[in-house]
Amino acid sequence: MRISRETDYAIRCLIFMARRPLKVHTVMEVARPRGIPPSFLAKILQKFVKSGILSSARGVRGGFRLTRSPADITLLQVIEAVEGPISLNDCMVERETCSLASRCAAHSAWKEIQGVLAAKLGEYTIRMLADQEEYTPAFEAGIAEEGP
Amino acid sequence: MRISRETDYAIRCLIFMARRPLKVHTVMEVARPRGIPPSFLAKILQKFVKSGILSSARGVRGGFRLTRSPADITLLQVIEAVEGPISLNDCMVERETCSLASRCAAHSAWKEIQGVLAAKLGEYTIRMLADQEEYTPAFEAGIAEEGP
DNA sequence: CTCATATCGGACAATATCTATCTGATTTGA
DNA sequence: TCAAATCAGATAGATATTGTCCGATATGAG
Ligand code: FES
Ligand code: FES
Repeated sequence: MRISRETDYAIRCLIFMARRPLKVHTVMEVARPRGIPPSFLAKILQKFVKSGILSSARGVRGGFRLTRSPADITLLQVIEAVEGPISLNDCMVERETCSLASRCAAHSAWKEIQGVLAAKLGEYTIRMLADQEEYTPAFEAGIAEEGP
Repeated sequence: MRISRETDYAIRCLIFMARRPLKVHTVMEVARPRGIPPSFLAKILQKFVKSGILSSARGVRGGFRLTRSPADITLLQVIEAVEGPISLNDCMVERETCSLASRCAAHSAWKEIQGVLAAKLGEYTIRMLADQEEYTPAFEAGIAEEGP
């Protein structure tokens, strides 16, 4: 009942990138200031590429860039990009894993609760979170670089 | 972002016991019809005793019994009895685990979402779930025993 | 009193998942 | 041609989950 470290990294990363939405970021540029293991972050960014949240370019001036406005990226989308479709119980995705499958009294309850959770996660955008960051000089150091 | 097998077992178990709220159930009497590994269930039941949802008695006519009405046991209470206080992110319990601790933009969002989730879990009672079970003969076989 | 029946408490083993790293391949632009 | 970067996959290490076992303890029946 807890998000993974990976998801936490993923959100931190997007909040960071959202402050320069047009810049092409390399893995290192994001990993260092946010304290994320670079090679782990690389994996996360590739999931974002596959789910369409980021685009990537290889080679010398390559890196990753947001494909849409931070205001259009919700926490739900981020979590599902990283963890796959959210499901509170195994049986939500394949019902057979519950041995009581045919008449489980809890199933519909879980479905409703999951719906409420997903709806709530869909209300929060990366933009909202990025706007909340304090802009202190020390913090700015991490993002004070040239870019488009 | 998913409940554990243990929690799933825990809920199944309470739904089963709720159908004979006054009966003293042994581990085996609950484990078999619900398909829960007996020695694993024993651990779960002990957590319930510690959290006050069940009382226990040792010895010959011993077993476990609900300490209050199924209508007064919520999913939230069950989950917290088994998994401990719910927290969607590590930092919700000890903030220091997030390296950005002092100014994490996501923190307040998680707090709100967690609040919504907890509130929703608090709406569902074991009674509500138990009432939903279908009463078919085959199913009844599992609970057709004498008792108080 | 004795004994079968249960819970209690802890240690323990087997998996599975999560976290992280490394490597070689590929693409790109200077 | 070469350095900079992503891409894809294998793999290792740490941690959490799932499940088992056993000795201790308490209890009521006979
Ligand atoms: S089958 Fe979904 S909760 Fe049991
Ligand atoms: S400190 Fe809580 S989400 Fe980062």
